[in-house]
Amino acid sequence: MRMTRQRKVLLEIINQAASPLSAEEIMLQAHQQDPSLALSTVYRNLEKMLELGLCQQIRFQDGLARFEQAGLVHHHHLVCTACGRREAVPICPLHQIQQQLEAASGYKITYHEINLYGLCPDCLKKQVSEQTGHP
Amino acid sequence: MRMTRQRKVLLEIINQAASPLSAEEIMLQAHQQDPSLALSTVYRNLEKMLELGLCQQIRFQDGLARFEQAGLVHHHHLVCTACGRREAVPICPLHQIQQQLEAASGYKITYHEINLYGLCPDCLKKQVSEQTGHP
DNA sequence: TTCTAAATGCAAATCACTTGCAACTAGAAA
DNA sequence: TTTCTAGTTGCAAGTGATTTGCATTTAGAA
Repeated sequence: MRMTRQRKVLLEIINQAASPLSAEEIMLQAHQQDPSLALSTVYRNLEKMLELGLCQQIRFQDGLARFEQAGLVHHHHLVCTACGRREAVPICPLHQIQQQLEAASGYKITYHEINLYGLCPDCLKKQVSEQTGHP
Repeated sequence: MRMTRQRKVLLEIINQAASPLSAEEIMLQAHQQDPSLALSTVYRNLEKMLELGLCQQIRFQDGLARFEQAGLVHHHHLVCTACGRREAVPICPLHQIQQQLEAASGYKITYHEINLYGLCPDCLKKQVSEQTGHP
């Protein structure tokens, strides 16, 4: 893979990100360093990085493709349904039962994803104060 | 909800389906009974049915919205990455640790999804026979 | 430095999904 | 039963995300 100016920017953004980013979010961040970087370049590079195992794709309920750095510790995602905040959950309850699932289904399972949805601590607080009237 | 001819057809398809169907798959099946049923009608009704809790939406890696009957036992999905076959998995390892996750994250978790990907028994067999040359 | 395959930016295309609108219809009211 | 009307439909056009074609640029091997 030729290390172009654009690729350096994109790789850095993905590797620094605290949570999965959409192609557009990545482009917006990239524009701070290189305003001419095209959205199609973002998509083409994300595709290549997926092939090379440099990043991973995730989809939450909204159906948007989001991308995060590969090579992180195995984890899953927690999404706040009120503010959209997304964070990693390092706990995985599947490893222990994967063999059991394979035996029961006859599948050879190669990977899995778990997405959890709910209210983050902040939105939870807001919701409570709205109900009681005590901020 | 007015029980139109189209709605009867759509509800029947979703309630009979063995696995989650995309809007287009639903329309194709519906056309066997009513070839004039429009795709926009499918989408509009799926949306209404989601609101009323008559069906559920799921997204796998391809990002397509798929729909299945609501009111089924809590379950997750297993997708064959070779042939696309999708099936329900009635096992859920999350219930036991949901409280633990809530305590660790501070979130109030309302919903979750687990998707497992791998090779189904048939595709597993095919893959083996391709490698050995013995069908 | 030269050369070329790979990569880029731009514009147009595609795909899943949504929306505007005029015509139709379920089902409540007369 | 007929009338009426808000809810629903089909069609066509519109979105928004993602992909593709193409002429131009460029990384990095020779």
